[in-house]
Amino acid sequence: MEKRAKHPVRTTEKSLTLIDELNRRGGARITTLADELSMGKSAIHNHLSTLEEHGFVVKNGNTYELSLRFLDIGGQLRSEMDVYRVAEPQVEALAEESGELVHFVVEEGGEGVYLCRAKGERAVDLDTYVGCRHPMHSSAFGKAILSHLPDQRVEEIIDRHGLPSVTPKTITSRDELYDTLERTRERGFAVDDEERLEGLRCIAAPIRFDSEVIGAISISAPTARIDDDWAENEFVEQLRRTANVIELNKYKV
Amino acid sequence: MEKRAKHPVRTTEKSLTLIDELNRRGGARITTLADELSMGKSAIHNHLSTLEEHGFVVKNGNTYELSLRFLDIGGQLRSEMDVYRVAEPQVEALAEESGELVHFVVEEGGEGVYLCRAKGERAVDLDTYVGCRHPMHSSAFGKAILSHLPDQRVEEIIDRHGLPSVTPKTITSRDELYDTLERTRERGFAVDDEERLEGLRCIAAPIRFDSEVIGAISISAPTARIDDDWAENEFVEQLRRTANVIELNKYKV
DNA sequence: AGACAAATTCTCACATGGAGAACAGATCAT
DNA sequence: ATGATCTGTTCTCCATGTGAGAATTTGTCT
Repeated sequence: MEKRAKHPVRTTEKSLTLIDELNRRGGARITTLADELSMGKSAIHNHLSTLEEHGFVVKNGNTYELSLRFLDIGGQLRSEMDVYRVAEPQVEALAEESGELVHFVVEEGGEGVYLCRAKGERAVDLDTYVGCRHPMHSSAFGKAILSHLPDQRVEEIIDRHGLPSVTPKTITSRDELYDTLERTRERGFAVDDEERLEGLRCIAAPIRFDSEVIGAISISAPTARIDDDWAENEFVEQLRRTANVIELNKYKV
Repeated sequence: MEKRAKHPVRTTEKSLTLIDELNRRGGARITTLADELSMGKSAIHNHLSTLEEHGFVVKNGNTYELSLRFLDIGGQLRSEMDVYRVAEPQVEALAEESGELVHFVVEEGGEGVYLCRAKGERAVDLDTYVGCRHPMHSSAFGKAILSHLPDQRVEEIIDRHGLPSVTPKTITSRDELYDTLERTRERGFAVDDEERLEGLRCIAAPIRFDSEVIGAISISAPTARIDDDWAENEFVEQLRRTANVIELNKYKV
């Protein structure tokens, strides 16, 4: 999975580095990039012109930026996913019903990727965006998914990404994680008690198809609005129902 | 704008060609790609491994696919655009109010890029997705934007993309286009009468900031639900109001 | 198991990427 | 305006890295 390329194409790597850097900075000029990446100006110019000619980069005056071509490709990938098409309207509905912030997430490369996001009436304002990635172990959706993945996959993911802590409550040991996953499996839903952001609690339910997890939906709300005895929360029932609808509709596709 | 790179980086071009091809096919195996693009298998393997190592490609068994990394980058670009953040809630509201399909679009590289999409109660089911691109001359949003772009920009765009026809009613001559843009400017809104899809009509209003167009919002509905005397349509007023709210809120950012 | 198909690795000749310098174009201060 | 200065673009040539093709490994089907 995380194998290193035996014969990496260095030129391509340079282009990708430039893309990364433009992404990080939200656009930059040639001189800046040359200084930062210690490459020659001409090299950078050649790469950026090539990327521009192919529509991956746009030039505004003297600064180069990544183009919306990325959104095109990404949006196309998403719209071609059956799960997404089935989940999208249900996420909207759940946001309306619960009034909170609802996400639909899938796993890729050991991280969670947000595919939909819908805000209810009193939803909190998180800085998530469609497409953004988040570690699995420090989120409710991540634990919902992990709890139904074979142990070997879970190991791979931990090996690859570690268990970085984001808040004081983040799970940082394998044993603790496996315990939590065990409890998650029993309960059928996962929780995040300020493990990714202080003041925020989340509840998530896995979405399964042919006995494989294909994603998870989650509700996020301020700690004050999610009671201490999680299981009795109305959100749990709403999530369960929504997850179920998605699973059933998925079979019809 | 559409300058050709004087010193294209051929290796990067090969990688980009592979990305295009994977995008077109929605994933492919090495042998297929080698046959299709007449490149050696080892070359393809090297490129794909490199792209995989950097997270732009994922391997499922023997088939390689583009990764959701593209959605990540694209989503980030979008979420960092002030217009988007301001327009998004208004698009939702307009969809609810009108009951139809509402889009928010910006121009990039001479094409329209859909940034938001919201469906009202009885919205038609178009195959647009967030990030998808559409020619400017054969859509209401495109004409709304073109009508406020300097003539020279319009010329550039026509030179670059031509005026391909999509339906029998698509505008295909420069004169006709300029006439329509003139009328669009006078009226303050643009229309599309089955010019991009038979049976579909759209109305669009430009969104301006500091006397520059920065995008457009549009309502799409079946021909039957948009009356022949466009200006008296309730959608026109709704669009005007929404466009205005977006423009005003944009100043606060 | 055996046979077949596909991906992966290896090696080396030669295409090509990029450093550095020269040039052109923009921006700014005087 | 005029020149100074900064930044982007073009040019040239040699060290580098790419990729064809064969060899090997891995995986799949009968």
